[in-house]
Amino acid sequence: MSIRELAQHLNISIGTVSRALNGRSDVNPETRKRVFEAAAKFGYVPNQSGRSLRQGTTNAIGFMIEMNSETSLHGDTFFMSVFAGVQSVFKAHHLDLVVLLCPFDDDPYEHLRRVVSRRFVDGLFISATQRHDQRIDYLIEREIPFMALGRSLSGGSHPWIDLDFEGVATAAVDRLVARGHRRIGLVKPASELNLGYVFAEAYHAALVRHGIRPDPDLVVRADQTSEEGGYGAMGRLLALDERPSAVMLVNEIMAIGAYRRLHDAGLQAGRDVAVIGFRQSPQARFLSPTLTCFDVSLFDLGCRLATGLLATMPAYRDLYPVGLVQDIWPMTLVPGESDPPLLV
Amino acid sequence: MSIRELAQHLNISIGTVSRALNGRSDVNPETRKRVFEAAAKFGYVPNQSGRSLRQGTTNAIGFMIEMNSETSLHGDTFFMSVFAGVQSVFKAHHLDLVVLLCPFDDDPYEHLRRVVSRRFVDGLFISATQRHDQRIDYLIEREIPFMALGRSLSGGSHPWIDLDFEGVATAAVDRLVARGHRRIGLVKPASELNLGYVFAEAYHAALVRHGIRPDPDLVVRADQTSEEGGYGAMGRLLALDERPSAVMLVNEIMAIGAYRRLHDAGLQAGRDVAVIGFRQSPQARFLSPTLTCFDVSLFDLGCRLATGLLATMPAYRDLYPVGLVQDIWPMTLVPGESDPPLLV
DNA sequence: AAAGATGCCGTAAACGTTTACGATGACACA
DNA sequence: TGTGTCATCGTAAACGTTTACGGCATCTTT
Repeated sequence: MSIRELAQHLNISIGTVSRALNGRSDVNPETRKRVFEAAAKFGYVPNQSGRSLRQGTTNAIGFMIEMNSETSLHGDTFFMSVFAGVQSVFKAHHLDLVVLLCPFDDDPYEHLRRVVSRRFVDGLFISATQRHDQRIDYLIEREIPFMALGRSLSGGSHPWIDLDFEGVATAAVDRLVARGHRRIGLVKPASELNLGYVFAEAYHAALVRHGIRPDPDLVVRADQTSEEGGYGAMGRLLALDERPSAVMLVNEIMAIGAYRRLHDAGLQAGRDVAVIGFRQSPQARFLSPTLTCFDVSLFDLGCRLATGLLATMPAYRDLYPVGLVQDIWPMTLVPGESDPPLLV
Repeated sequence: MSIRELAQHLNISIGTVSRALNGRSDVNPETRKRVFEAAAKFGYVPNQSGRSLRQGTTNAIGFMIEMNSETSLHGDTFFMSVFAGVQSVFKAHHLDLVVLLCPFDDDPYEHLRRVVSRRFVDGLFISATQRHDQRIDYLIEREIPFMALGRSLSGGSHPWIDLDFEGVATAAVDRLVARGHRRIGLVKPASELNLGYVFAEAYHAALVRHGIRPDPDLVVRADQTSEEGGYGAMGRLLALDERPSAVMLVNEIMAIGAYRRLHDAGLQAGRDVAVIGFRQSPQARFLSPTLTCFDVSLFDLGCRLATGLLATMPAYRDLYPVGLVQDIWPMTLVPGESDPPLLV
């Protein structure tokens, strides 16, 4: 059922049908009514390809996420909540959110170029930003509206929202120091994710502020951002001559492996070694003893991501006068049993 | 950069450029080479809207998942693994998998109709099939290639793959009976999901086979398929005059709530009441005592879903001569500590 | 009543492709 | 030379929309 057939049934021109359906003002209310009724009757919905071709817009926004080993193996509980928030904003504008999975053996940059060049979407969210991220330079050059989940050194004035890793790292160090710890280990994530750097720098600064000399040996990098990675990293920390009394983990999945590594060494998290995880997650929620970590309101984050993106798109800019969004998203401490005061 | 500009740079017609890029035979190898080089140089990629409009195909396959309260609240670890499998098959055919999230306050049927009518995708996966599912009838009527994850009474000869709920229910009852249990409760999921019925019927049949008279009071339906739902359902089972010695849960998330409900009643899973969950999941993986449940190879399932769908699409049918896929997907028991033999 | 404004609608071009069809030239063969 | 075949390429239509433009009534104003 095309617009042509619909127009023939109504004995009017296709131009009028199109104007009626698109809410143009120069159409008789009576005929508009007839058009809508006929469209409903025949189940007519405009062909998106034709419409896109004509007006150069697809009414779809992509959210690109990478299926790295972490995501594909453990599944991902993070994005679903964010998507819900994004959609709650898009709903009002008849924008569709489509999730674009970058296969784990594909180059994210190449994948992005393909999607953009094919003009599949009007705008994009990208996540897992690297410290230097080709994708951002590319999107800016091509003038594609986008919003980055995560900071980066690349690009300049593009919109982004990043979780408050700095605040989290600082709060974690402060809390551990207040509880008597002075040898505090840090496990960084495996990849070149920007968050690893932000986290490490804040950790370093907090230690210095407390008059503690940072020990490079206490900062280890996980082989992979996974349970196994946490297991291995904790193992290396335990092997130090002078092992830490507390360990901070930049990924909560790794906490599971860390717990297990401690257990295998005859130690126990929260008794022999204090542990602080990062983001509260369903998977780490049932660890025993409960993990001290940080909570983030993912639905609200999704809403803010959406409005921040729309604010950069000419067609929606006036509806969202929020300016350039470059937010640090706050997280709140969820105290657990895994980091009690140090017994002397 | 359109095909027209590219053709002008090369001083040849746009028809020849198109034929060259699409691998037609009637084009000089020399000019084909020139075309490819120029395309690479200028970064030309065909506009998808124009191509779709002309040949009525989008090279995109949709996977529709619903953001019900379960998915959006707890995140979803299930689909990511399936997607990875699907993509591994699609990759060879330059098909893009796009995930279509149905907002939780939208009617899935209406959402599906919109996506299909807009011709956004060439084919579809649908999941969370209902016992009677309007969507299936609609897709068959519109002759849209699709594959259902989950059985349904609707439709007839469409392709589907369903997890082996019947086998799981049977195995669970057999195992519990072998361990001395005779009063076995069942917690069904909240919604009208078809799996709930399949599960319950197999449970019923297995009891009868063992000479146990099924007690309707022992089958309860959760208010919601969630931790809270499991909490409430377990509560109702415990309130029975003669409470069950074992409980089967059709959803592993509910196991978490069930554990907690037992704990609140001064009981313990695996000691006072045996518990068997359904699908192994990262979220329920760290319950203590460990939950007896069933494992499923989700990546392989994704591969099979993809080939099953392609087999119904004319353009790919000859590549995948697998006939009509209607599979029961096997699951394997993962023994845990939650269902020890009954002490008499 | 003439002139201008307004409401409503039809016409046709344009978006970027693919592809059926025909044209051209080269070549082989009788 | 005339005829047929083949390789290669150009032409133009078609896909389904949206929208600028112009035209025709009808209404308002002087």
